[in-house]
Amino acid sequence: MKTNFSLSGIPDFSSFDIQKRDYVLSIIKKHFIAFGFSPISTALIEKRSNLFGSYGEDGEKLIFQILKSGDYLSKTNCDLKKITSNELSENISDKALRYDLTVSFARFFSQNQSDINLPFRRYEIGPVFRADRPQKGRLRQFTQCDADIIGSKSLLLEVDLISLIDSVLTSLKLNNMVIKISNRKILEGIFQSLSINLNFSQFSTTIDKLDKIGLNKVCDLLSSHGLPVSQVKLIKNIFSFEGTYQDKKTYVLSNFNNKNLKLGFDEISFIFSQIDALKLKTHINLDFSLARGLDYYTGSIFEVVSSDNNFGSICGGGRYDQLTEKFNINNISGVGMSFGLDRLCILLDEFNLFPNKIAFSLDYMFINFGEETVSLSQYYMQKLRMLGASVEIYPEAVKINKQLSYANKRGVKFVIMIGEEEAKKQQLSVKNMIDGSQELISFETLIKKMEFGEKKN
RNA sequence: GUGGUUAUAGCUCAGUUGGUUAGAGCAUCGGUUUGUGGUACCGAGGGUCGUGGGUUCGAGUCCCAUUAGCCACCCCA
Repeated sequence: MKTNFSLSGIPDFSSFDIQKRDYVLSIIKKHFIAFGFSPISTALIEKRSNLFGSYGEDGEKLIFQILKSGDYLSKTNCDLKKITSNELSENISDKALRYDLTVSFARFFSQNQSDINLPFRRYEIGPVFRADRPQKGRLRQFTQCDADIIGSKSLLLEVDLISLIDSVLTSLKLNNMVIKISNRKILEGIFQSLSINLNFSQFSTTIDKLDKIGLNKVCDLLSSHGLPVSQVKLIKNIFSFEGTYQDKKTYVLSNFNNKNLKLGFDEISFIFSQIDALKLKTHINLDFSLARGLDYYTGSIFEVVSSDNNFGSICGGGRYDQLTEKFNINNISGVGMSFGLDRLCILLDEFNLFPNKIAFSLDYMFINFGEETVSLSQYYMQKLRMLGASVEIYPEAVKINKQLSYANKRGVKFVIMIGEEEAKKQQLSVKNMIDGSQELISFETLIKKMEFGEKKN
């Protein structure tokens, strides 16, 4: 009996869920529009080759691939026993479910370049897919809300995005959030000055573990990969450095002489000086340990986490300089961010931040008294619907207490009864389901009351 | 992909060292009430205990396998 017919991590949504999601979406969209972003919509399925090579090794493992139709295996020459799964999938798959909205946007841009006026601000909200193992706050299908600006290197855009994040979070009443900011160039600069047997991507994921396993263990990991003792000490000092931003900056720069590093700090300095003037409500934190796994980021990176919840970030983003090169367009820089709708909803639920009025309800329900009077009810129902009310009639002439009990659970505001007596008198019995009061009135009186009620709201 | 953990009614869970016919609450349906919901009371239906095998006179309980869920890691929204 205990068969699970659904796929875990691929969610269904009840009407209650949908209303909560719509609430969050309406706020996000409102701010996206206020910041000048226009909506686009891109395909859920991409060419496999568009996706591979953009996310890094770990990312690629999480791409859902779609088999070619037909018996493609027989058309390849591969020996199944000698080939890796990866090599096989290249041969029998040519499509994949999109992994994020950013790569699709880059493709969209390359195909519609002539119609696009740079710098271009677009937003897109839609599902993306990752072949991950699901757990709390982690789904295989989830909804991202992206806002990206493409075609300008100005750091004012970073500032704008941070300000956008702040206004969405503030609107949702999410306090206790931290926007973490860093710059790939800083971590890259530090990396370039070290002598260690790791590539940059491995180095940054090691550093990224800092808040989970602690500084000492990170340093142990680094020295196990050949980092000399003197440099381990330096790393330790940088990441445990307490002090103002200026102090941090001069400390790091005095220890490393590196072009990239300076550039990264210049960018961060500019962004922070501009943000100061905006007086944002959300806490903003410069965090060198923020690495982010996606390979395509080249400059600023940011991430939003809840300070008292640890199921991962609810928003992430950064600047990418080479993303459109895959689609034959060079020298286009973009910067963007993405909210995770599903995770936002979990947070709002946990902090009880959804407005109370979210509840599925109905304005009027007609009691069904059988063939004699049901057509009269139908007639009035139609009229009420034309006036904009949500109305239904109970489809079967069952006992009245069953019908009322249904109306009660359904959240009906008023129940209307037209039986023999009402039909004779040409009036309706209207029962208020909240206070239980009931009155016998004409349809005209009902409409007047209805208009009055709407004005009051 | 790696590790841990759980699986009993539609849902949430009891079920003793292995021992009669596997229980409760909620939900559903019926009744008290065939023109009056929420509350109350009474009653009913619903389970081959995830699946397959084993140990035993006897398995929901012990062992093995398998599947699925959950959690953590990796990584991410």
